[in-house]
Amino acid sequence: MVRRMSLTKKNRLSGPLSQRLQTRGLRFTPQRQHVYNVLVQKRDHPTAEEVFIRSKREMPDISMATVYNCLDTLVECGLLRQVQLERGARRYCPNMREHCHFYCGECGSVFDVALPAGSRPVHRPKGFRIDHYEIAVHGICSDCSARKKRPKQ
Amino acid sequence: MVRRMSLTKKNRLSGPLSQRLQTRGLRFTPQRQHVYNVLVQKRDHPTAEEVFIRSKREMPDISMATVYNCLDTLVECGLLRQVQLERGARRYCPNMREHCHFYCGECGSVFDVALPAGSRPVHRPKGFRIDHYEIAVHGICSDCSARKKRPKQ
DNA sequence: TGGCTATTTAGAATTACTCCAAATATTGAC
DNA sequence: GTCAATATTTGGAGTAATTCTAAATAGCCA
Repeated sequence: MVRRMSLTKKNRLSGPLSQRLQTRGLRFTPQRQHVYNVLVQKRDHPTAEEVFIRSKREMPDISMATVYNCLDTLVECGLLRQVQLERGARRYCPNMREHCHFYCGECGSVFDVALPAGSRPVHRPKGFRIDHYEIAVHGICSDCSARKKRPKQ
Repeated sequence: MVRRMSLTKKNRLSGPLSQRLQTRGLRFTPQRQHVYNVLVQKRDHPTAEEVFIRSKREMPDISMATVYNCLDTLVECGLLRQVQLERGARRYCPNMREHCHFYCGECGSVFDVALPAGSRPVHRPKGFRIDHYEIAVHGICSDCSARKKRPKQ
């Protein structure tokens, strides 16, 4: 009990999550920490379903509803971004730097792509307030591209 | 019967739709023509649901399934673009020139925004094939912006 | 005009959440 | 440390937006 308490305290004080939660009046929970760990360990673009599957490996009793709740909270805390590249499941991205996404229409994988620094991609119409951009590049990734060109030779 | 035939023929030969269909081995149908008309008459960004409602005004027996089918076909023919600005219903855009979309998070309306001519927004990673870009700008439109600032004074 | 086959149609099925209310856990005060 | 207040988790029901299916209908070429 004492050991458990001190571990919890340690978690609360370390890492970006606990501080983000605290400033928003949200509580630290092992589920939130674990879902966040899952996202930063493998920095790809999983759907909620995929996050659920990965989370269950170390925390088998976590529920799908909790995964959705945690992901929402992490987005609210500015630790994750949602990305919607096609209709279908929403994806989550732990890279919070400015960047855009390449979506492979062949295998469905997603890659982060850097934006040319300081570029302002569009003209802002008068009176409009811009919150954020979302740039998606659709195409075929190098692996699929090579595979399609020539299976042999 | 002869009259009907000649009207059909006339439709088949005029407009961009019939030719696009023909080159793809697809058939001309009044439903496809009508759904296309609905999209070009009011050049906004309706959902399938909205297209269904508008289509029914002149063609009350058209079904939702047919609206989905027609929209898919029109996209395939290069006469419409699908746009996915948030999770939820897909939208359809009859503007086939290069442009991007401004999405108002307040009222949900969508505006076409011109891209600076000749701009290449992102660097293409080696071996990747680019099919098309999708640039969405999220923010608040001028009407909502003005309304929020000061209801009075 | 006929026949082959694409298209339309209503309704069932599916996907990806979103909502709900009861059980449980966290946190600040003592 | 213990308690009370309330945030969070959980399983399951509910919902929105398609997507699928199979029978009826309609284009189109010979």
